[in-house]
Amino acid sequence: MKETGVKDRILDTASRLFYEQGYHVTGINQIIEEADIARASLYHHFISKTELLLAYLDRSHEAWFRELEDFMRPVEGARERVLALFDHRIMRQSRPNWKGCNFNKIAAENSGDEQVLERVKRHKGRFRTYIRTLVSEAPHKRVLDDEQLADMIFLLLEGATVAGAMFRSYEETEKAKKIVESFL
Amino acid sequence: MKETGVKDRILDTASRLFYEQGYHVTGINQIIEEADIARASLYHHFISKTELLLAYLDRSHEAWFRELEDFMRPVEGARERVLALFDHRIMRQSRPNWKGCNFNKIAAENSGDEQVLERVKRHKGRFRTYIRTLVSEAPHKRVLDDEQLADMIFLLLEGATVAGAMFRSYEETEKAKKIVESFL
DNA sequence: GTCTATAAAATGATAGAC
DNA sequence: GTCTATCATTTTATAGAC
Repeated sequence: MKETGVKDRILDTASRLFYEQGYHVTGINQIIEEADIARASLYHHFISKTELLLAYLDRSHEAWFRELEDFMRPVEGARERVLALFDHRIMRQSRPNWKGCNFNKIAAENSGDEQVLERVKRHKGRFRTYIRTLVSEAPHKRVLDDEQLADMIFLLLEGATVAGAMFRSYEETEKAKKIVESFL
Repeated sequence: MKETGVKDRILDTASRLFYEQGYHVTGINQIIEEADIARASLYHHFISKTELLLAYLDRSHEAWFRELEDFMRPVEGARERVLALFDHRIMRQSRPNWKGCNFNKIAAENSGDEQVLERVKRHKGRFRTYIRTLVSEAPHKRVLDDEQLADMIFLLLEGATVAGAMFRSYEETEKAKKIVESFL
């Protein structure tokens, strides 16, 4: 039962607990217990709990975009690709253990750590750029210009994610998708 | 220097710290120290830290809608009233110590407490109803129906609030306002 | 590199005097 | 109703053996 290495097991366990319970309520004790490793092993691989959090964010960032790109790869047509952004979110939100956006949750809990905030901003910034690229390729009724449409999609997705986590449904994301469809 | 009562001072201090720092990082010790009251006085007025959190949420809920209604009272014209929703947010976000939505922050930090989640849902639900009422009175280009327009405004405001807290600006809310203006 | 043992501080909460 | 003193836990982190 010790297939994975110690460092991976620490990060896997910490990631799960940070996401499901929150960062501050998750103690080092719970992490070492559930990862089944010694206390000093954790501090050998990560110099502090904060460093573990940063590792979690970095890894989530990469996994998130890898998943998005895998989802988008087979989707053809500029219009369909824009709408697929919503389908991607609905797919994520359909998972039984979905609890909201990893980054928004950590950002809401963060009290002043600039390194943490930096990671969150980088993640959201990159996604916003991604949306802009898709929108620039898609034809649409010119009620809004390209930049406005991209901003609108970004804000609708953020709003639907927050509301979805609160009301435990992906209904908001479906509504957001229908709204955007009226513009394409 | 003891103008206000003990109970008020506890709630004032706890509210400020919960909002500025977060709920879980704020300890009982810090609250009693900054409120300048005895430890047992806190537990006389509030049976637990959770109860103090619920009192904070209830009071924020009422203060929030009181402020909104004060802001909206002088605004005339159905179209202007819809747009004033954005001005209200921009006004709030312009405050130097604005750190995001009280309720979203607590919701993101909350791990399973149903009483807490209930308060957040009630707050957001009531605001959504408020938007629907305004939209139903406002004429608009019928690109979207009334309900869709109200949903869109709600989601844009939620998204702009989350993004605004992250990027420390009200730029997102101004963009959201311009987008909605295209429909009125 | 992994372990056990432990430190030092902070956590939420209670008892009992005044 | 407010106070001081104290409780049992839990927190993050380190020392030193193997």
